[in-house]
Amino acid sequence: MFNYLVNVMKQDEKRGLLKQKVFDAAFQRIQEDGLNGLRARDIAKDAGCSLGSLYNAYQDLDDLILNVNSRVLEMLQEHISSNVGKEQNAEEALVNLAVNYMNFAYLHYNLWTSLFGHTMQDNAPIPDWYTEQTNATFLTLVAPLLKLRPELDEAQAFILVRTLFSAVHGIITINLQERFISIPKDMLEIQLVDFVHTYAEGLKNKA
Amino acid sequence: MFNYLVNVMKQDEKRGLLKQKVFDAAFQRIQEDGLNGLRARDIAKDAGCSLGSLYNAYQDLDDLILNVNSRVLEMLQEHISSNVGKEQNAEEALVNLAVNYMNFAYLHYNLWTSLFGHTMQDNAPIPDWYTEQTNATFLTLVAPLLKLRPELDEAQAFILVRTLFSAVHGIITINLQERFISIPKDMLEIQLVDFVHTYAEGLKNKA
DNA sequence: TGTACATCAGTGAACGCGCGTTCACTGATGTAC
DNA sequence: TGTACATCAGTGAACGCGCGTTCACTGATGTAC
Repeated sequence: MFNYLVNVMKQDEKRGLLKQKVFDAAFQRIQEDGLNGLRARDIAKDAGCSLGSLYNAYQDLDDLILNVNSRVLEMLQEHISSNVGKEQNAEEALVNLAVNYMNFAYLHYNLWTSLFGHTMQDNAPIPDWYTEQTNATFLTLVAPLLKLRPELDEAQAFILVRTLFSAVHGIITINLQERFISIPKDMLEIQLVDFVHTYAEGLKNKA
Repeated sequence: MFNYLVNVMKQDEKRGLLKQKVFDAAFQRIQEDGLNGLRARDIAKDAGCSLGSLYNAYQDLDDLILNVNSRVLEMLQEHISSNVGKEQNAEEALVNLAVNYMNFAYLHYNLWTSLFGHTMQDNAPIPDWYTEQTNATFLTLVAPLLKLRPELDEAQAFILVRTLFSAVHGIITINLQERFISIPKDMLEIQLVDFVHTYAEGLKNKA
């Protein structure tokens, strides 16, 4: 009985180890080649296991990708809130968040686009745990805006933040996509800082 | 000799007719199923010709898609400038452009995303004529901004418009993608109008 | 300790499907005389 | 007008490739006695 338990532990550990190796391989592939460059066979090769084992560790590629994206969301959340303190001036906080967001996009371009470029196959629904995590990440941004416009309730602030960060996201995406004319990073940063300041000023004047 | 010429005309006409039918079929498919739902076999079927004929009319699918997108760009340009007169107040003009843009996105969602979702296969370069057309379309937007900030030169205005419309685009895209929480169209319009006003006010104060 | 047996992670060849593109062939149309 | 011939748009079966997922099998590991 005791032996039995030890054995179970070992099996679980092994399973966990495999999951980890597969995860790491997928993460790195996405980081280097982008979501579109992700192939089950490559992951298996990098993880040093067989193609079949991949499906022991994860249900399918969607499952694996969601797990990677979940990690990326964590990284993003950590990255954007660094050097944004609670004691900070609200407008400066919003500017910093935007600039941090931009830096993350430049630093981890493929990981970042993976967040926005992944769609479930066969129109399968996105699992709740993932949606909840994205919403939670997003809520990080609401606090500074509430400070800027204290008279708003949380729902109103939520919508306003949504607008502001959709805008910031758009500015960065369009530039990085290089579909239209793109400008260098330092110029984009100036534009972005300017943009958030301008908008925040406008918000304050309306308050 | 005369007969020969007549004959050539007829052949050209036929060729033109085929091109037109293929184009229409592709356009409609993209409109209904989106770019991702586009299949060479479906286009041929809808156009009432064989699969091979499709490749008589267009070099490949990329060529065909670019032609459809080119038409969509024309539609977009026409749509966003409707009810935007030269005599108009500059701020109102920017607001109208943004709202028109939003309406186009809602009205022709699949066509609209086709503009942003298409990538050439094998990393082939986008042909110059297409890039030039997108730039030309974009230049439509610069005039109102120059009116708002007459002291800017065209290059500066260009960059500012780029920022503003990337922002507008982002706000609309994120909402339509339904990846995060989305709001209904009328609410989005309010947000958008508010957004452009707020930003334009900020710009004027800086001038 | 030893033996027969059970379990189950691990394997990779094969399945199944999708789909853009090609190419050898056909037949309608026009040409030459 | 008639006949032999040339042209070329049109055809669709077949090619070729990619790739996610499965599944019958293997072999290592653990269990029972």
